[in-house]
Amino acid sequence: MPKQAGTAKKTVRGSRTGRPIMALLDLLGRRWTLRIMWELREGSLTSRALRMACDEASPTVMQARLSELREAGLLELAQGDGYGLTELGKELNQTFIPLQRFAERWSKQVSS
Amino acid sequence: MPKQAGTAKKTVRGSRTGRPIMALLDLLGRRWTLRIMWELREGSLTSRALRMACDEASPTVMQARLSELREAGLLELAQGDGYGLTELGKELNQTFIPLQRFAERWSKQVSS
DNA sequence: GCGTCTTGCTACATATTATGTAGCATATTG
DNA sequence: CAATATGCTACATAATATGTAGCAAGACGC
Repeated sequence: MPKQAGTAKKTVRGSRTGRPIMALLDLLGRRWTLRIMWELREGSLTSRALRMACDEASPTVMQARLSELREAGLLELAQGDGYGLTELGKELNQTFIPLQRFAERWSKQVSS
Repeated sequence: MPKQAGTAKKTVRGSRTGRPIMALLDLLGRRWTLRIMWELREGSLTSRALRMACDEASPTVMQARLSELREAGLLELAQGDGYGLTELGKELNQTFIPLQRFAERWSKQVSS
């Protein structure tokens, strides 16, 4: 029972339904996006410092992600201060705080 | 030679530091991974039902993600029941619950 | 037995996306 | 004037995803 198979895909990737959660999951599911948000959790970084923090991700994709996140209102570029989270971005990052603790438990259970 | 998707991967991408959070962020940052976890929040789905739920993602990458998530101990395949979250997977999904509410606020602020 | 479902999963050619290296224009410092 | 750092881009190569097709194994009714 396929629903809407073959319909247009001109909306945000991964969000044919238009439900915001789908658009958000898709945005966060692109390479380096979650990592970027994470690395900015304690303060702003210049684009190059951010690249270094993200295992030397290529500048091409890094700029793409930064533009996307800026357009999404989660990041902003302050002159002389580099990239930092907006209030909305900080709010989103709050939801990821439990992730670190989970990651610790997860790595122990998986490696066994 | 492209790396075989879905096969064992001893060094997790994006985690040179070995910090679990980096491995987790990288795993969740692959295409369709977050979406898969999300779509299974209310119960198990067969691989094909899951593909339909995920905007008809290609079976190739879907199987790759399912294998990765199984290897990560977040998903399991139950005979006759399809794919479902493990206890660990359910635990992880708990941390994403606030995301839906955030997504609603986010979409309103961004569209303006 | 047969045929028709559905399941998880794979092959393969094509399209999309990321990498790595180099470089640009602008600004700031000495 | 260098010398340095910023944000950002070009471009060829490598890695990933897509879309279509199909496989083998079960379960169902006949």
